[in-house]
Amino acid sequence: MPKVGMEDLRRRQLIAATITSIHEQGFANATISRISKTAGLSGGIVAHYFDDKAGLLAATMRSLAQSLLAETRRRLKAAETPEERIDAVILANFSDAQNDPESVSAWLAFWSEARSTPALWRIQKINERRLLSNLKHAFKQLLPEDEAEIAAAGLAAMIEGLWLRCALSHGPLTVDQARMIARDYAARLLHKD
Amino acid sequence: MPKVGMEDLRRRQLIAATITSIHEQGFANATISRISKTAGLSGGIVAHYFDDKAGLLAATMRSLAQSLLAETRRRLKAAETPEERIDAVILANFSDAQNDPESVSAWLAFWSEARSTPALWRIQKINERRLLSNLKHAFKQLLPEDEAEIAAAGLAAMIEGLWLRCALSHGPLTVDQARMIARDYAARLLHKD
DNA sequence: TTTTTTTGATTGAACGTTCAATCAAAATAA
DNA sequence: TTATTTTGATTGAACGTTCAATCAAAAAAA
Repeated sequence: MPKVGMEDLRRRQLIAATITSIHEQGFANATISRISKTAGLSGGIVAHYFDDKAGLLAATMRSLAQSLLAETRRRLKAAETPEERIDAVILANFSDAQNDPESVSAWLAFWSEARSTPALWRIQKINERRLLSNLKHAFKQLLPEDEAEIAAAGLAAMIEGLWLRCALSHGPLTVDQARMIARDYAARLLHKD
Repeated sequence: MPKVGMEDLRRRQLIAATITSIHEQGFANATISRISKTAGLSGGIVAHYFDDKAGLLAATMRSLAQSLLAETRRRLKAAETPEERIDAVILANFSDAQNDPESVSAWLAFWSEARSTPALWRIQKINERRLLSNLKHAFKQLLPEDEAEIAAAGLAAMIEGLWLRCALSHGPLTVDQARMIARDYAARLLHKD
């Protein structure tokens, strides 16, 4: 038999190389040949582990989503009050792991690509729903139903907008500032009017 | 002598067809042949009016930015107080012209593409700076300097985040709601703490 | 006519996919 | 243990497709 445990390793390598390639050369230039060269492997290996390029891209997006989900779960587990749950969602979205420049570039590319690729669209929808549902649930314990809906939508948009700015700003906006702005908005949402 | 006024007409047709193609088939599938067919013209025409595909894409992004700029200027002109100026920026960004699904799809694609295409990156940076500077200027007349900086960055992120949600949500979030959320956030930013 | 616009065919490069061949490690048997 | 068999891992090249760019020639206007 061949070396055991190769599959997990190779899949991880290729997914990492995909993210790096998208970040460094753009989505359009992230070809199989460049991705596999970045991973130090041959082009043919992609078909072996992911069937085709579409499979590799979907796996990469799923991996990004999975990482965000894991971070969110970890922080939600430690939260006890609704306020803490809201803060946990914010901090998960702006944790260092989710906000390295490579991941943010890849997220942006997938957001764009998902609009015309059903397989990616599904991943995007699941992710979006999860973020919104986490926030809604917490806000509903602190605000009237209709206000809570709006607060959740607003904070979700704020989080993604700050991600976008981090991806598109090259400097001006740091993750620290983004985190602070999101927390400040959440606090304002909970103030009495 | 040539037909008069052809250049403007053709450029507009091709730019419109580019936006439509990106929306309907995705950025990767927006090929010269498909774009020109959508415009009812032949493929060779692109080289005649835009040199090459990159020129057409840059012109399309510039056209989108120009439209947003014009809308913003129009509304800022009518604003008299700083509060009205902030509201004018919000309403300009969520006017019907800026928020038809085709334009939002195209914006998203260009945001992603700009990261690895210097010509598009420049357009993006100019746009970003203009939004931020409009907001900063108004907030500085209403808040202390450091708070104003943060308020402007926050509202700018909120606006782009809401755009993103409109592009990625297919339904749940309407432009009306987005406008309301942005205005509500601006109001909260101006409340005394 | 002269000039510009417009077409549609052509070209060469780059892409994703496929696959036969090779290789290394594990399993098996003695 | 040692020798043999089995299996999946991996490569690199060939294939057909698609694309952007180019260009010669046709069409249209002045």
